[in-house]
Amino acid sequence: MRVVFMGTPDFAIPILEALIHSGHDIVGVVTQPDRPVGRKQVLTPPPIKVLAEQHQIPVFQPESIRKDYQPIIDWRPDLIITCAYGQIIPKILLDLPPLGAINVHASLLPKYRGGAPIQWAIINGEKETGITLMYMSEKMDAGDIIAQSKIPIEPTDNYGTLHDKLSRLGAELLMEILPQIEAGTNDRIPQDESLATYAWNIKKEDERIVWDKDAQAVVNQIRGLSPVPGAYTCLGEERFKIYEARVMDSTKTAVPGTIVDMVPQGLVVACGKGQILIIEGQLAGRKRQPMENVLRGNHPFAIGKTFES
RNA sequence: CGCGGGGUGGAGCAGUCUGGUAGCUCGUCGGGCUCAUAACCCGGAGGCCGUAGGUUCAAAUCCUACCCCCGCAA
Repeated sequence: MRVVFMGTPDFAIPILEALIHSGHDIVGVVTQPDRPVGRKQVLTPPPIKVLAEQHQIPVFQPESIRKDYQPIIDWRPDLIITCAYGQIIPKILLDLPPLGAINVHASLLPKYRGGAPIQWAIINGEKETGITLMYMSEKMDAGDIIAQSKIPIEPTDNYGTLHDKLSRLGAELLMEILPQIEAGTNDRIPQDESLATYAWNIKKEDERIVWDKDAQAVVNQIRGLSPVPGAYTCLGEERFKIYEARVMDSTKTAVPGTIVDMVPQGLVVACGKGQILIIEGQLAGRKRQPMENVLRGNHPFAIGKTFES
């Protein structure tokens, strides 16, 4: 079967790898253009481009897929598979392959449509999430569902660990269902629009810790943004990123955001309800490290000081 | 040339402005105390102070260039 794969970041890597090993004919890969990355703005190819080139698969990187898609038509795909591509795909491409255009999405649709489903599932304290294999429609993540696979969100999961688990799960589910799609025997179940929720990309304000929330919610926010981009808070002029924290049993009460105790492992901070113990953090200009280390050297923390929300 | 912080024994940091014996909290090694300990006490090892030049009687400290790390912005 002639397959065109469209994807961009690390998350899509296991899926493309599985496709390559499936023996299907990957006739082309579409990914975002190389972008300047980091402080030094080094022009960097997306991970999917690197993988495709390693396997001598043709790569197409249009600035705008809406306007620039002729190579895909020329590839004459039987099926288009996308995963975290990063651009809206025009209808002409969705209608192009005889077997359709399908997407691997990291949530249990219709919940968490959009670009940051993994982060928001953790931030919102969900107990489980999963992968949805679906046909694409013109509306974002609203197409008919082919198959789903669930996994629990463990208390120890953060964005990084769950990202990796879901990425592998996505590859597994696709491999399991692909034969049905090729044979035309797969399910096709419309989404219940009344249950749809949205997980938009993480914005700066989403990264700022809201200390008024209860302790578990604060921890969830930290987990959902770790290891990237990291939740942050401010102590006066100092910006402080928090990568790991856990709920702390304590009866102490204080204004949310107040440092109520400092122990060898880290800082105990009051929330709207309960306290958290900050285990790993990063002061501006320093490296990310365990709080045990942060507290050993010079630092601006002291019992009674209050982080701003 | 976007703005800013930083590179000091194995880890995290003072010291740099106002040049003059390498300091703190840990770790590590040895000894002591203890029923015992991640606790406490005593002692030791471990540094070309990011790199390369320059100024000076003397540079971690002042000057110049370069490398690397990090926060913000994009």
